[in-house]
Amino acid sequence: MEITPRSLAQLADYFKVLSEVNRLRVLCCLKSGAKNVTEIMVETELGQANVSKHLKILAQAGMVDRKPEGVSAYYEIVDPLIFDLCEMVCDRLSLRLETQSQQLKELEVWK
Amino acid sequence: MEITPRSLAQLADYFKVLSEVNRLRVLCCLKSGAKNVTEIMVETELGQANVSKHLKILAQAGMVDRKPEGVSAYYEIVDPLIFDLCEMVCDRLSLRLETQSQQLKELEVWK
DNA sequence: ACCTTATATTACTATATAGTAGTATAATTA
DNA sequence: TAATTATACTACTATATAGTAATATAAGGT
Repeated sequence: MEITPRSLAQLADYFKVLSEVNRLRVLCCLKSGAKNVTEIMVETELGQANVSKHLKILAQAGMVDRKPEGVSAYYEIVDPLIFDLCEMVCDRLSLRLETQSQQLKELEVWK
Repeated sequence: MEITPRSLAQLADYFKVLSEVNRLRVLCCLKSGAKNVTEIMVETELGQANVSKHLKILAQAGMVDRKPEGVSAYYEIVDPLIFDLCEMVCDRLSLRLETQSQQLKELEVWK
């Protein structure tokens, strides 16, 4: 099947959502279960407006779900696939560092 | 293991590289094998400086490898994992659209 | 009704980056 | 060596977005 420009843009958008450290931190902090905005603020040490903004972006991307409860709003991960993705990438990154380290170790130039 | 701010930043950087449509197009165009800058320019219809810049970013991220050959430079995918990542995300995105479509179809409000 | 608490929104600033024109470098050929 | 071709680099503009202060909204409690 041909790759349409549109689907490529959606893919890029998805990755863009994951390309911000504080957004990843918010996701991480939801890994252990649903949390409200205040709890996320405390755990991430981010400002309220900032957390709210990141949550909106995550919700629009379909990564988290919003559940209002009384005066507060609880957010939770929709699909733990996200963490698999992160794990895959981290594995590769660490593998690459390991290889580099090995290559450095084997450099005989200085011996 | 604790997630360090540093490794989170590396993860974010990796996703950021994949968050640009034209960079994804360059990667796609290398899926079938190594290509030089001119070939990539033709296939992606991007300007030379632009292609060169994206290739540099991809190379720095360790996603592609640069092989100079005579007067031209061939680039190739280092690790096809990238395409697995893209496929996983695309699968989820299409699954979500399907679900939404189904929900719309089942809306009895108008019947 | 009023006050407090929790969250969302708006408007703004500062920064990052995609694209491009122009220039530089480096290999190849005449 | 001069001309050509392929690629990289630099400087610039335009746009996007992260963070924040201030404000708005909305639910509960007094």
